[in-house]
Amino acid sequence: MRDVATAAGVSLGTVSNVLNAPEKVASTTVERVHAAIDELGFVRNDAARQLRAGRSRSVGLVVLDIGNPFFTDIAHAATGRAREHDLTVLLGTSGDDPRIERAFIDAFDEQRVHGLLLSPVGELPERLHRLRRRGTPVVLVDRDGRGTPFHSVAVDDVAGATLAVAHLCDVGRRAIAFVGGPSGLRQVRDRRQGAEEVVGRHPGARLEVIETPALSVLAGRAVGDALLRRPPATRPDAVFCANDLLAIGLLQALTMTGDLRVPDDIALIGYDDIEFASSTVVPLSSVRQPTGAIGSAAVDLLVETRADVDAEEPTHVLFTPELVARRSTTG
Amino acid sequence: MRDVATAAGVSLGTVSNVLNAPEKVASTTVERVHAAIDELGFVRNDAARQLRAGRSRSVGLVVLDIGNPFFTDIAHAATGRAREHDLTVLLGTSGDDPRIERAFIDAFDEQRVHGLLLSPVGELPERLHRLRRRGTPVVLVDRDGRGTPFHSVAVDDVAGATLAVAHLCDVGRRAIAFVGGPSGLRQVRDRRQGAEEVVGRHPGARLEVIETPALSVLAGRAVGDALLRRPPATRPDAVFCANDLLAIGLLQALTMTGDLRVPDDIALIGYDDIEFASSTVVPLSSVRQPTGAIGSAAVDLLVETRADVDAEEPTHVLFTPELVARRSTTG
DNA sequence: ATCACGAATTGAAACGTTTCACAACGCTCA
DNA sequence: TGAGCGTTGTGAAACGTTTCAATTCGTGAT
Repeated sequence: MRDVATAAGVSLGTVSNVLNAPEKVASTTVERVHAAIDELGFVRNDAARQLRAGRSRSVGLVVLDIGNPFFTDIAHAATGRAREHDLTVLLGTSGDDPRIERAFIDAFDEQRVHGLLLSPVGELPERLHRLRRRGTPVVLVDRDGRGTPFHSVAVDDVAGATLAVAHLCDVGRRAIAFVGGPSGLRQVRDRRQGAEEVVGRHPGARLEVIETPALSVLAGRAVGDALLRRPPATRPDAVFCANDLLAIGLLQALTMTGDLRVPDDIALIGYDDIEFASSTVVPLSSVRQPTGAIGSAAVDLLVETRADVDAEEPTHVLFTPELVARRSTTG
Repeated sequence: MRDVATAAGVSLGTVSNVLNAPEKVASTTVERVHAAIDELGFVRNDAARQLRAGRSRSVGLVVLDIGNPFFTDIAHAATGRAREHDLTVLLGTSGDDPRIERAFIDAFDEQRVHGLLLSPVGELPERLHRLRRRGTPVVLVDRDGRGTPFHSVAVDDVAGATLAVAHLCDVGRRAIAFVGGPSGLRQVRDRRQGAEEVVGRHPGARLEVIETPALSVLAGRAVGDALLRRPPATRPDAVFCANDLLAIGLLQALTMTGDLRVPDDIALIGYDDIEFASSTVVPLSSVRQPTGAIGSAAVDLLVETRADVDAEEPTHVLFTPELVARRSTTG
């Protein structure tokens, strides 16, 4: 910057003003400085800016698995919203490993990030509290933060399941099966709970729970094969799967033989509305999570958090998912 | 850091030494300083370190689309390899937009990144040369860099297609169809070229080219439907799809009616080996790109680039993909 | 008792910005 | 003529590290 100042025949402070508050500088000077910048190929040093500013213009985002479209979409939306605030999103994947999660938190702390968005692996690590105490806003993503001092943005899985099963009832089904597992996963438990609530409210409706070892296509196919072997009278007339992969596997098993038609004999609905859901042989109904809204809301929460740090009660945003009805339930 | 020094009763320089070269400091002192650090909750300021060091410990990675598993895998591998060098990967998605690409390059430049990994949208922007001239190593990813002053890591799509079609010939097929498009895409052209080369070498083999408007499941299904309507004698006995999505659509169309069996009547092979390829009704043969190796190699190239900057001839790494034979070709 | 030496520690400069109190200048107005 | 004002521009301090030459100290050799 000093070189630019010399080349333009002005002082260092003026160059800084041209960069940060050009309206305070005479237009002829501005031009001269810009000319010098171009000629010298000057590029600001962000480290020095940050050092001076005390915090960076970046926000850290640590997700469980960047390969998961759910998080990819959140990251994408967060990046866009951050850009509106002239912030950059730094992305980290913990891959379900608490040590990697901690390493990222530490790294972001050292970088004095503007704020931290975290989809936590398990227990909230102590360093998170330290961050907050030092004035860095923290927002939990995809985790209900009630009971913690942190803001949070999450999705109501119980409500999502309610939507799905109510839809099955609406199209006249009563013998409903819930397929999902392992039940150690919160998502699986919540979605099952939502299903149970709806069935409880519908006189004549019954819920059968089929637990799977994983949320995968293959697990779904196994369930489908099992259903095919059962006497027709004992089969459900609708299946709600805890995610789309299961539903796809089920659909494969059912359509492969052609003995059972979807949705005529069995209606099928999944969860997550992955991209592939609309491209299956029978387009799959599903429940879509508002990933974009989650990412944007998280960034907003972060930006709105003023220096009031402790004064402030944390805000908890809980989104409700959206039903996407396709042929697998509506015919 | 000054506070830590005071608390531990040592000088500022000693604290720095404890952090960066503990072997040069008496062990009792080291302990005392660490105690002070813990007590005060001291966290290094990365901006100051970078300012002093002149460059950051981050490398920038700009990909076309982080939602694409190909790039997700590359990013993942690059992150891991970078960690071995005590570097952090900053991820950006250009989304095929040259302006966003430029914005990321500028941002990374301001951050004085250690190096830049770029999967370029189109023409290489001028700022890329500026970066290199100032000593920041640049590595092109998924783009052959011959003819440019930049290192590059890419995959040989022609060779991949060769593998696929040679495999089809090996299992006895001769009437082969290539399905892919639009042919404006380099990948599509290269894969078609590879197919043509193999067929040209195989006496008796013939290649039919079926152009599609997109590389999607739906486009594949349309091709499948068209094949079903053709008189059996005129149908190919093997299809090589330019990517897995096309192959999945084709498979859906063929298996839905049950008139044509895969692989008995038509063998089918895709490209990319996406996760879903192994979970289709008939597991899909495919060509796997060594995404992990690409990410690692790119980081290695970056790290190995010494200050020799201009002296150095750029290195070009070209990986050969790998055949993944599943039931859709082998029965 | 002196010296040389290595190990441990110190102190200050430097990195490249931003910020802010202040100076310089040209006006207008009394 | 000079006071007062607004507009431009200046210069130095400060941000928190790392680095390196210089200093101190204890030890063994002479």
